Amino acid sequence: MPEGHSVHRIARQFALHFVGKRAAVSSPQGRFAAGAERIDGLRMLSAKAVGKQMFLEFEHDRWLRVHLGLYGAWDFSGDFTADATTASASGRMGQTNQHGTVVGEHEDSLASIGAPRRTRLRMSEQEKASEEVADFPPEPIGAVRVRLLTGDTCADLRGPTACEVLTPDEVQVALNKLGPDPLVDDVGEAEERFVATVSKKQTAIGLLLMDQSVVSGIGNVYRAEILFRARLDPHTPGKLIPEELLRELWRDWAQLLKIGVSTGQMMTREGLTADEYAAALANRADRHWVYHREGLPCRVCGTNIVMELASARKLYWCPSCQAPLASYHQGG
DNA sequence: TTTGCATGCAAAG
DNA sequence: TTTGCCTGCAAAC
Repeated sequence: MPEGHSVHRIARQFALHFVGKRAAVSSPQGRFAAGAERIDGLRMLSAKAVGKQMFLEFEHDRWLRVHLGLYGAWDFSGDFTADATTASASGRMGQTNQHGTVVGEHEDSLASIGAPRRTRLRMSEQEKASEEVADFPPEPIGAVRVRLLTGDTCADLRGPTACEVLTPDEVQVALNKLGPDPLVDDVGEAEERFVATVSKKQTAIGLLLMDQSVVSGIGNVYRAEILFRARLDPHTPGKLIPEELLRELWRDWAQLLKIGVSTGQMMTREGLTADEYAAALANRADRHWVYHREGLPCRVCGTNIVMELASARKLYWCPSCQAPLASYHQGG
């Protein structure tokens, strides 16, 4: 479900509420009972996100690796500040400049405002906060694979595709499989790695962007949007893409990820008026250039957006704006 | 009220 | 290559 930005935000919640504390760890659902026992009562030392995976470090060289997959989610509950942490819910997102254009607000929407209140916060691709009157800790909702509980905060994980306790060596193996993440790796090195990898491959860029060993954190939405923003045909083989365009592609991803982490939303459009920006926040359909817009006119040229299946995932693009390679060689 | 699909991966076959 | 995950949402009934 979540692409990279969500996982970074979740890791930040752990950094805020769990790191440095001991957590009682259990598996209300039962499927992770053995793993939970191995980290139960240990102090959490760090929380980090790499791409779509999260790694929680505990004492005694034990790590919890979590991947949310298609519909996994974390529910945090406890005495949070009721800032809702989502920019849309707090109504603080987007500022209008003197030209009436939203310049975007990238301030930390996880920042605390107001007095702490008992709150429940669901973190998946979307985030939803709700005031909660229930007792603490709350009754588990649904099939809770793992629960981490401190004196005042509870985190419940449901529906993950991966949840396992690892040794440091095993963590390293997992990390080695992952391509660069703009928020984790040295900025320059990460770009070089990305460019070097893509430049060697005959594979279509539309597939390479979804390959977590090439670049980590991009999912189906960001894939489509990044390609449109670069006006790049998704079928272009990696090795045929001019280096400078690859660098622009990487920097655009880094920028979109940063926006996603600070706002909690995959907002991929720019240059919107205040009204357009408000509409985009209200309707997910208005946040994107091409994603989920099959058959609708391209926002730039009016050509109908096309959807095709690529490795069983839906790929959306504008066949006119994202013309084949030859046409931009000719300057078109 | 029911059905089908979804931002994704890993395990099974 | 197909299935499981087993949730949330929106469209269809």
